[in-house]
Amino acid sequence: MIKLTAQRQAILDTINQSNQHWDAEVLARALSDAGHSIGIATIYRGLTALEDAGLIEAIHLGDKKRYERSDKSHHDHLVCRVCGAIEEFFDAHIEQRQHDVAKQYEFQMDGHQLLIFGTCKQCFNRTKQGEKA
Amino acid sequence: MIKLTAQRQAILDTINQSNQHWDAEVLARALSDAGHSIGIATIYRGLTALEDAGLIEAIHLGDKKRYERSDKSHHDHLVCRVCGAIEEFFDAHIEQRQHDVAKQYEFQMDGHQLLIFGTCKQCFNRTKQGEKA
DNA sequence: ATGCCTGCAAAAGATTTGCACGCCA
DNA sequence: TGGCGTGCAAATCTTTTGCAGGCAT
Repeated sequence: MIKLTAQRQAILDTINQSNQHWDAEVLARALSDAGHSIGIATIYRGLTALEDAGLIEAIHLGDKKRYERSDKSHHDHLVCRVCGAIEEFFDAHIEQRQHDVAKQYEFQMDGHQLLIFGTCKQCFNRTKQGEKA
Repeated sequence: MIKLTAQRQAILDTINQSNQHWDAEVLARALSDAGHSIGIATIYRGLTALEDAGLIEAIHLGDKKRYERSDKSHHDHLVCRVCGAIEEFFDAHIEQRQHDVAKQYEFQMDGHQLLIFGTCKQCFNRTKQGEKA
């Protein structure tokens, strides 16, 4: 159904060729740097279209929406409050229990989002060094 | 530390006397209806102050921030995509596994947010009726 | 007097929309 | 020719900030 125009292809390629979690702004800059100057509105519309088509995935993180490849298996996210890094994880127990909970509440679950906030290993170590100094 | 002015008291009372998940806009309207016309900026600043003081809790739901009472035990949320209703649940297994995951990734966890999306019982039943008709 | 709180209006950041134009079936 | 996609600018929505008082200590 979706029409993969040059702009949308560029957006999709950029996202697919990385493991990053892109927001519209950063993506626009990256595309521009790569020689594709795409209007920001087109990027927003393209991201929405690609998401609807299931070609990319979105997570709503705090104030902005981020997009990532959809050709990975399902996972959730560890978000570092210090550097903003996002690590991915998957836990079958948690997935299972979510379905159990939904069933218990007679809730037709169709998705979920689990964010674990904290400090990543790198930032934690850096901070410890800072305290020692 | 926090100064509980008349405005902040009104905000806090409104939240404490309900089980709702308030956003700034709705809260402003409710306060206005109750005879407290509080500037929107004051509401935002008050909510932030109350949250920092631990008197209320915040969840970032999609595009806006919602606040709820903090004198309840920890829980996560089931969010109905149809009517927007928010149900609460708690699952010790999920909580435990989150800590396990964090440890495994050497991640200093300091919080989390789990949202389960779908259709609540009421909306599901309503839809089924609609389909039958 | 000093500092924190308020209200208004303006600013900010993210996202959406109106509109005219262009492309391709 | 008609419909969809694009780009620009303007509009929108949520939240923050600057600034001039005000209240309480």
